[in-house]
Amino acid sequence: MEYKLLLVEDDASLGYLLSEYLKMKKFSIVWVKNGNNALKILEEHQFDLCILDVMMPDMDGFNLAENINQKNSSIPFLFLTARSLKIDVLKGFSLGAVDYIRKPIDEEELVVRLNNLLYILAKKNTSQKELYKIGLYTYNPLDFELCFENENWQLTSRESELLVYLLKNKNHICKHKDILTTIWGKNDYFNRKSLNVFVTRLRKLLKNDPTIKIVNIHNQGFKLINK
Amino acid sequence: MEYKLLLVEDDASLGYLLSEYLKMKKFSIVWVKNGNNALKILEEHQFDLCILDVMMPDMDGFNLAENINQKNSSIPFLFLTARSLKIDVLKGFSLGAVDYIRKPIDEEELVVRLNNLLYILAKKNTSQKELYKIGLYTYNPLDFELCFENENWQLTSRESELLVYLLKNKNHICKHKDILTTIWGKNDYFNRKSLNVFVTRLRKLLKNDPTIKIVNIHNQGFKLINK
DNA sequence: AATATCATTAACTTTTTATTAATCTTTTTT
DNA sequence: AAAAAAGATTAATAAAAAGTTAATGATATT
Repeated sequence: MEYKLLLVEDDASLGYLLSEYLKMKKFSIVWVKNGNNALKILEEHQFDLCILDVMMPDMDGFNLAENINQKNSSIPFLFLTARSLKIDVLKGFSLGAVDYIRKPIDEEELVVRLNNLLYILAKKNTSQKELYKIGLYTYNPLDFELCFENENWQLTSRESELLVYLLKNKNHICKHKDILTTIWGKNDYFNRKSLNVFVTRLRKLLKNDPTIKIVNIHNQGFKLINK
Repeated sequence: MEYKLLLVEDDASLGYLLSEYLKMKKFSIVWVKNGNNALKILEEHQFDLCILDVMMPDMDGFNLAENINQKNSSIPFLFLTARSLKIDVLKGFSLGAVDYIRKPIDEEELVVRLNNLLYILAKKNTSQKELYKIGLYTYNPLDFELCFENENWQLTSRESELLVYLLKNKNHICKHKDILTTIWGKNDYFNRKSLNVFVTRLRKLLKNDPTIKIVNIHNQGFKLINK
């Protein structure tokens, strides 16, 4: 998914550099050069985050933030500015900024911080669910729940660990040694026997979809196949 | 509401200063001096955020973060460290940190940043004041009243807390640890026994509708099922 | 002070589950 | 092709976890 950003920056060269760099990093970005244009475009378009410069002629960044708040818009914004005094930082946050980033900042670090903030902000709204799909089955590793059409099995923790390991390496070989050391903690004769028992169980659970197979590669390990 | 923080900082004087200052600022704070103690206390108590130093003997902050992630815990953490190199910042975020704060930092700014992050992270825990519906039952969390057709039971506060917790996570696993740390405040042997007693009671209360089940997931927790 | 309420602790039973064992099948090596 | 090794399957076992009912002790109410 592509995040949509609004960059408000009066400085032409910095604005250009930043917007080009962020485009390169797969953000969708609109760059405007003053507060009024920002307010106008916020009326018309939806953004995930606004990046506000503080020092701008006419309407400065703090002022713009106040205007955004008054419009009762829920768009998150942050300040990206050379104004690095503590009093400015405090003012920025008190206006409801989600971050206050001091210039100059390494572009790579900026991208990481932006992605992090956007991730945090998104998580707040949608309770993320991690689901694996395998053939006609789905597996929910948080609830240990394996589903096939209307049926529903509650797996145990070991079953779950092994299934997740195989799913993560779908269509690739999982060596005995690697499975045993990561899940069982120890690669020995008895744990290997145990692994066999669990493989049998998973095969039984997955047998409703004949396109799914857990195959053994002699002396190497197992492979969960579903192409 | 008071936020609960876990501070992991090996430096005695800095740890003391920070924890005292944050207490003064109305945070509830637990300070531990190494990663192992942090992991131990995270098993038993619930926190809103962890503040991790990076440079610590034995287990460093990055290492600790990896351990937290492996425990599949959803506790947010940030790094507060003198390690200010870009590579460290990127590593910090890649481990899932919600922020990376460089020392030294003005305490006032730190508090503002903490409050901001906690605000962003706070799930809209819209404390439901309406009725919960579960199968043929309704539950009114304000006056602790559980209804089934004409019948009516008055729950106790613990019963209510547990039922509400399960209802909020209907059809999803509620881990022992999470139930105990949020409702009982501590995850230990005796409280776990207590939890069992209350689960039995709720099952008895809900038995009139056979489509409702509180199932145990061995070694994981409980799940209130009603699909 | 006596009573009532309720969470916790205790004592005991039942269930769950990873492992080990036993037995059979397949694959590889000689 | 026979022997050996590896894997598959089903069943048995033992330890840990969960369930249940009752007793206890703390707190609030009358």
